[in-house]
Amino acid sequence: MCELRDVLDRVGDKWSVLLMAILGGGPRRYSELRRAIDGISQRMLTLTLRSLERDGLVLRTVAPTTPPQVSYELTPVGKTLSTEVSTLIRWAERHREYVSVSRRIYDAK
Amino acid sequence: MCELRDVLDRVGDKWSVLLMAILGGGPRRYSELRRAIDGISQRMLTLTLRSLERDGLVLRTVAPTTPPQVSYELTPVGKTLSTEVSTLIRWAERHREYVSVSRRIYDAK
DNA sequence: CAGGATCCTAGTGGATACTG
DNA sequence: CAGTATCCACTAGGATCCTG
Repeated sequence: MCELRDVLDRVGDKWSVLLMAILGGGPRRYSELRRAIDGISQRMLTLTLRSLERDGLVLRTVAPTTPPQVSYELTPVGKTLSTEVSTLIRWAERHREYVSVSRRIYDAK
Repeated sequence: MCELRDVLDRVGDKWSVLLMAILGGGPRRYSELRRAIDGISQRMLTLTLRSLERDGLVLRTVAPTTPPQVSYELTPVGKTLSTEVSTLIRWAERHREYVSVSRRIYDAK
């Protein structure tokens, strides 16, 4: 049951899904990710990438140059999770109106 | 973009998914839910149910008896979210071994 | 460039006690 | 039975500064 918690936590955390969505477009470097994601702190970018890497969802590659060039990309398994999540995103799009109306009704009391 | 955050937060919070999974089996009363979910506090059970109700995912019905009987059930839209999430659960089952092996490898350094 | 190290705050959620 | 109210601990995450 706890591997389920892991996955749900991953989907629910603030940056993982967004990060995987961007990496779905192909490999990106650290600084590219930082620029692409408005509002993320260096700390959280690094932490989230490390966590994704640890779970085998993202691959980190260091080019031995100076200065170093580090690029990140989804692993095959990372891609499958990314597509699973995208069905959830479509659900959100289809039902956002319903949810917001429900809330207005609920809050009106 | 923010209705997406709402959905992801919902999936990522500690009790919503578990609660919806149980309600997927049909209407349940407050005390039934409390017993069914090991470890949930009254506070979080109430808060989570209110939040699901507010979003139109769960319907709350009060029978005017003494003592009151309150039952909860998934709305039609709540059911659709529940099935979407179940695909995520299947992903977790299929890849839990991969993830745990990845972690062991990562942690070994 | 790609981070690591610290400090600090806001929000999440548990424990407990009380109520119509 | 089905909650509400309060207090408290823990953690996620932002800001800032430093480094190979």
